[in-house]
Amino acid sequence: MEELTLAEENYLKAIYHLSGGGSEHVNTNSIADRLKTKPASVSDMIRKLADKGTIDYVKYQGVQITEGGKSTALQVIRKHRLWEVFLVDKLGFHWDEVHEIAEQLEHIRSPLLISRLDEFLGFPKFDPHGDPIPDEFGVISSKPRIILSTLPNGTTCTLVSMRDTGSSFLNYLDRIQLPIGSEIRIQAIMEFDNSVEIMVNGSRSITVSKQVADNLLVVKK
Amino acid sequence: MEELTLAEENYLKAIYHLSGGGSEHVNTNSIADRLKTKPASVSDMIRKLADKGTIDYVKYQGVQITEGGKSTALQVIRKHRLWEVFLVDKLGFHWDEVHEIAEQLEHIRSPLLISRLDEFLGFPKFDPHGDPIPDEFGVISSKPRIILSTLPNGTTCTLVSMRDTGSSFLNYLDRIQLPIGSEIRIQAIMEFDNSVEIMVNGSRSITVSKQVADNLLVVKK
DNA sequence: AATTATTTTTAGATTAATCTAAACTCTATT
DNA sequence: AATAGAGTTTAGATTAATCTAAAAATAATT
Repeated sequence: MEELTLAEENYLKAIYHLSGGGSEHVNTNSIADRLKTKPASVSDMIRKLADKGTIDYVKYQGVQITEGGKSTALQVIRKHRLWEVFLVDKLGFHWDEVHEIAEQLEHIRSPLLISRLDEFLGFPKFDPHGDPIPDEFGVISSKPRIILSTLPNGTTCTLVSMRDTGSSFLNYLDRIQLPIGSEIRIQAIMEFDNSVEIMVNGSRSITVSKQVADNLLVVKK
Repeated sequence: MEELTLAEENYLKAIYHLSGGGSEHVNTNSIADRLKTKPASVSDMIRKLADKGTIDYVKYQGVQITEGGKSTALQVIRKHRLWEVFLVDKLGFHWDEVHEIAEQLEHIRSPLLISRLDEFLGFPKFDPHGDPIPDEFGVISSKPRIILSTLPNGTTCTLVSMRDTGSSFLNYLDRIQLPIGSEIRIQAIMEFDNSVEIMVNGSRSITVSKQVADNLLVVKK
């Protein structure tokens, strides 16, 4: 696998995400949309990536990422997410202000740097948005953590962590008796304010605001 | 000051260093040597940098960095040195393996990131090589720390820190009674093994090996 | 001072990444 | 099945950064 340019890495990452982890075919326009470039530019780049063996490409048929391409994409994603953890846990950024900076940091080339960073951060398994961090071989072991407010009515899940870990929010969770590990079933989503009615551990029904649901990270059952 | 490209930042940094902090004129060939490019490429880039007002340029006369250019160069140098401190102090790299990585990290754009990093590192004044870190305005307040073995015979200086802070080296310094703050005058440099004979606090003469002198950081009197 | 040698610049190409405009292919609809 | 519309690719340019080879200017040496 030859060295890829920064732009090539970004294309591969986009294709990986758009294809749902590499399984589906991706069309030219969707790549252009995501990368805010024009379809003509995508066609050019697609040919280059196909020449390097990172994607399979048949004209007018869309592209599919190869095993090699997937591996490269996952390494970039791994770096992105580790840097996000660094920015939030060590430098005190909020989780919604780190994406742009991580987009730059993800292209730094040094395998040793990344393994040391991983160790320094305590080998985290999720980034601050709840997305899983691939290991050095590109393996994603854990189920993704999802924000409660993004799930549809009827879903059953388990509370695994919070995005805002400020004491006022933790106090609130304590008060409503919603600790980590609680089983949550979404019973209703109110239309007028998006507050959520949940069944906790199958025994007690409570309602939390949209703002609270935005801060709860859960794993689907 | 418009946004500069990565290559432009590297040229400015090279010109800053070659000119001894911006004071002297710099010629085309020396820039080419330093950046491992050809003089023709340097001529092209010089015109671009002059157009942007970061350097003053008269054909065949060499270039001189402007105040604006100097400010940009110092910001890049600040980032480079802060990242070096991070790599050594936080990730456990040795001071002689961080340059290449810092060359990449110095181009990350985010003023907030740098001020947070500075704070996280405890507002360090020197990088792991002993070079001073400019502040956010580009001001270098402190005299540079220099490796003892690079100074000529006859120099008087003060010991301010070490590069290798392993316990075996600190034990050695303890044993020969050479604490931080000692005044050192170089009395002789042995030709056959580069060991150094020094006068400590004007009262006691001892000899240290080249290996030891390589690890002592001093400030000139 | 004239000529040689060195340094620097220009001219003309190349690679990477992008664009607009035009041509082409596929799909969906009549 | 023909065709209109959407999606995709090619053709031809542009910008940034680099190169080689040749020309021009400065510096050094006889």
